Parts: sequence; structure tokens; C-alpha cells
Amino acid sequence: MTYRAPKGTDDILPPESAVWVEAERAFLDLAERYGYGLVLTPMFESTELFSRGIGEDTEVVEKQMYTFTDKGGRSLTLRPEATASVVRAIIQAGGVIGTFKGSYWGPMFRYERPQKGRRRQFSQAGIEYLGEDAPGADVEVIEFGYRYLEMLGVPDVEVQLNSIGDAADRSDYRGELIAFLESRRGDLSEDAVRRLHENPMRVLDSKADAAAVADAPTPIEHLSKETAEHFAAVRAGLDAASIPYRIAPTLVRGLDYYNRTVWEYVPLGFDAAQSSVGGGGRYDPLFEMLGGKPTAAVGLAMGLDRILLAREETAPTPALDAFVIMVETERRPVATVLVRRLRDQGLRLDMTAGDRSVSAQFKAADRAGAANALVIGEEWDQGRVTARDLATGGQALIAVEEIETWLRR
RNA sequence: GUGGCCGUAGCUCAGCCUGGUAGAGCGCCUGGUUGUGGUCCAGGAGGUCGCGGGUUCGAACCCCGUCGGCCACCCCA
Repeated sequence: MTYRAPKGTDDILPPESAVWVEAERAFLDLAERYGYGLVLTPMFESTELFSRGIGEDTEVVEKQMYTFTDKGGRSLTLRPEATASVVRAIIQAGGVIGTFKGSYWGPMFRYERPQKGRRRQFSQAGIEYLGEDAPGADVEVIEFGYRYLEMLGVPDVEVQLNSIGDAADRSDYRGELIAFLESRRGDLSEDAVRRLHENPMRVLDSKADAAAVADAPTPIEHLSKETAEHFAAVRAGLDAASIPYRIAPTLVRGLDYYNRTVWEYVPLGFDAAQSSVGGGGRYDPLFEMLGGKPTAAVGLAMGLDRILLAREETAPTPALDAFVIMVETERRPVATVLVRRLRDQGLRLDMTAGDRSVSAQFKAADRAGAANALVIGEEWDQGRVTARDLATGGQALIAVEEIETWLRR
């Protein structure tokens, strides 16, 4: 083995790659139907964009960034997530006029020890609803993610929902939480003690400390009248849209820009430690953090790798509608024309490029994943081909002009 | 960054404890079948045992190191 894909990266080859094509098409189609247009941004950005936007002392920025200096001396970073890029792009383009709904899809990069559902290069798809502070925007985005998982056939998805309030709500709450954690200091993990002052809410989300913080004060109990009303309206909207959810008072998210509504999608049957397949939240502070005008915003990110792991196995669909087989090498010119005509009609066709025995051509058809074989031999001189269903083995002589209809039967 | 398990044929793995001729299943190739794949039968090809060092008459096997994989912690999608 001379070369292999770098640690934590995967090659995805056919036929497995077909599910990625399907997932991407489904996402882009759903986004269009909800009115979200695709936003394409660079895969690397100035390092400062992420350290400012995501937060200096988050795990992602402290330890997980792929940062490098280019030949011009600029510090650049492969994007660990896309929201900061989308917001930067919108600010750069002049800011949001009214509202803006954008989607994205593509690879993200974080330097971590790989495990199930955690890769160094992974794919996220997401949407951002900008310039709308109404709870209806939160509801639409939560619903969008739920529908997407439904479309892809991910079973038993639970929406875990929480509100972490606004900055003003948290300034009082923060002191109370720190006091509580100090009182339990002896029961806390080393990491929790270290984070106690720099980012105390993160301790609520720690598996190691779940028992110690079971009766800790939670952000949802410390909402102002305004943020409590916003959250109640989000819940009412989800009820009206028939989206099931569970309130998760200890759910906090690891990026600094979130406020108010936060949520995650957890497939209950997914056997992996990294069980969240997507998540999102409101992030009203981010525009100002990145130097833009105050702009309300809510968005989500879906982890495609995890979604495809969590999904039920689906039977592979044939990769080709038909494979054309030539009995004599002189039939190649007409076979070539037939293949091109059927491809132009939207069918998936192939044939061997070199002259091979009929037996070898059938084997090639089978390996290519063809549903049918079309044999061109002496029957061609009567305007017919032999059409064989490779799954059942049944075959028939059909007229050339009926091939398309037969293949679409 | 920390820990556990694992690296042997293209793939999945046995062999390692107790050192002595490199194995299985699947896959692949050829033929049975010069107009029929997938199934069946017969035959065949394919391996510096991750890499480096040590111990030994002798190492896939024991020891040390190193690289890689998987899973978990941490963190997050």
C-alpha cells in the first residue's frame, strides 16, 4: 500500500456513491421548494472569520482548525462549518434587504481523532433564514430539517429543543450556574472544572458530568418575558405543523453565536456515540460579531455522513437501464448509434468499448449493474433486437422502435 | 489530546497462547457453453504476514519502537 486517503477522510466509490447523489438532489430540491437559493462560498476563509464568529475558546477554534499560511503570508483556514462564511458573504454583498433565505452543501474540515460519525473531512448541508426575527422562521427551519430526514428515510427522529435565551438573560443566569457548579466542584470532571468559568453552560452538555449537574439551574428557567414568549410561539408553531419534539433543558450548543432557540435531530435507533445528525439555532448576534448591521438569523446544519449511517439500508437500484450486446463485431456502428439515441431519450445505456465475446459482454452487463440487455445480431436485419431482463432471465424479440417503451415498462 | 481493540491473498478473517513447509470462505481468471450474464461443475492465478529493529539455529507467532485502522472519552454535524 503506497498511498492511502489521509486519516479521517473517505473515498466514496460507485455504487455506494449513488446514495450521496440521491441525498444531494433531495436536499437541493427541498431547499428550492422552501424558497432557499444555493449560496456557494470558498472552502477556505481568513482564520479570523472563524475565531471571531465561532468563538475564541470553543473546542472547534482552539484545537480543530486546519489552518495554514499561504504564499502571501495570509492565515487561512479550511472551513469547519459554513454559517460564518454565508454571513460574511451576505455582509460583503451589502447586507440583508428584507429577508434572505440561503442554502449550502459541501465538505467541512475539522482536525479530530476519527470515530464513527466523525471524520476530518465531512459533509454538511444547511439553510440560513436571515433578516427575520419572528418565531415562524425558527419553526420553518426546524420543520425543514425534519422533512429532509423524513425524505431520506431516517427512522425515529427526535427533535430535541431548548432555549438558551438572549445575552441579557444569560448574564444573570451565568452567575447562578457558576455558583451551583462551584458548590459541586468535587463531583465534576477535570474538563468541567477547567470550563467552569470560561464557558459554564457547556458543562450541562457533558456526558461525564450528567449526574453531577442533574439539578443544576437551566437556561430555559431564566428567560426574560420576551424570550419566553418567543419560545412559546416556536412551540405552538411546531405543534401546529405536527413536528414532534422533546424539551431538552441541558441542550446547549458549542458555537458562541447562538441565542434563543437551539435544537438537534437525534435518530433514536442510531447506534453511535455521535448520535446527533443535525442541529441548528437562532444566531442573532453573529452579524454584529462579524462587523455587519444587526440582523436576525436562524439556521441549521445537517451532517450528511451521519444521516447516511443512520439510514436504513435500501436495496441498490440498477445503475443502467440497458447494456447493448453485439453478436458480430460488424454490428458495432449500429449499436453505437442505438446507444446514443437511447441516451438522448434520457435512458442510461452502456456497451463495451472493445470487441468481446457475447458471454463476456453479458458478464460486463451484469457487473455494470444493468437492468436489461439488448442483443444485436441477425434479428437486427429484420428490424428487431433481443431484449433480456437480467433479473428474471425472461427475454423477447422486440421491434427497434419499441425499445424505449419496453425499457420504461 | 487520552484510552481500549486490531493490522496475514482484491475483500472478510483463521493461524500467534505453546517459534519449525502460508490457510479458509467470498471475489478474480480459464474451461464445460464460439448468441446468454447471474446459478452449477472442474481447473488455476494471487501473499516482502503494515513497517523498522531485537531475541533465536530458525519469527506471521516472542520483545521494543513506529505508522495505520476501528471504537470510546473529549467535542460536535
